[in-house]
Amino acid sequence: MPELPEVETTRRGITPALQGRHFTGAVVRESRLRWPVPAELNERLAGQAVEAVNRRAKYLLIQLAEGGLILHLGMSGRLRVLPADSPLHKHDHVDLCLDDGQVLRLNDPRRFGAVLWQPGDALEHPLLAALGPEPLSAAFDGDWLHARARGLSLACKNFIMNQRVVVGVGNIYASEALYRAGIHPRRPAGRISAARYRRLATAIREVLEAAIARGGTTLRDYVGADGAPGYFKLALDVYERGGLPCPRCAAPIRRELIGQRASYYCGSCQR
DNA sequence: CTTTACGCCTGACGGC
DNA sequence: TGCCGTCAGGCGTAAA
Repeated sequence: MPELPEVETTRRGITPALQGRHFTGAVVRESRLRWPVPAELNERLAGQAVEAVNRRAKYLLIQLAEGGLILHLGMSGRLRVLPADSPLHKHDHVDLCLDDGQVLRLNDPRRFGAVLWQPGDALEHPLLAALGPEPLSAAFDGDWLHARARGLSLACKNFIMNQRVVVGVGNIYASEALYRAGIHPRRPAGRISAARYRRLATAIREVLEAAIARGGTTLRDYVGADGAPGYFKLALDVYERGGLPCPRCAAPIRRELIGQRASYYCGSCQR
């Protein structure tokens, strides 16, 4: 998916189109996403006012007068604001229809995304209840990581990708943050000092903020609400740069599978 | 409890 | 040209 910066960019992109509007309903062309799209979605949405558009972790939360929508983009989801009569493309699974003739259209080839209905407070939904702190909030810092990692032997890259530890960090930004912090992605999470975790927390925050500032990272699928790609790919130090020189020391960037996921790092800068 | 592997899907790409 | 294997930004679940 889109990791945190891409979801945040999407949130910012769709918010102006939603603010002050009502939904008139929904059109579900394919309900088999990660979980079935609720059959009653159209009835739930009809006539409801949009109260807020928030993000928690990689979930978009559209709060309505009564209840709300929880959206997830999975690996390949795109959410765009379009005129309702825009031509349909393959994998345009769901339209959320607004009262000004526009729709919020979800396109998701791999169908790992989700459209869920939550009657009450979205944050109480089982998928969201146990999530870790937001990396851009004050609740997240190196001391939290250090405390949470105590006794763990798993690779620190997998540790920071665990959404119960810290949310929003996916495969791209895990590699990038560890590179910035000079930490080897395979290093056991429980064998990193508090000082190094503080550096890592700072690196996570910086890399996410820098990516948001450039509209996210487009490798293949991702586009923002206006259809534009994200430009942080140009600023990636290691991700998908196997064999290319490390920006700091010029040693070739290595690519390895860690926990079944492609990982990139500099063997001499990261310990 | 922690850790690992596996599906869920489609599409793009490289090798033959 | 086609076929086949591999890989892709996530994450819940089962099993060890």
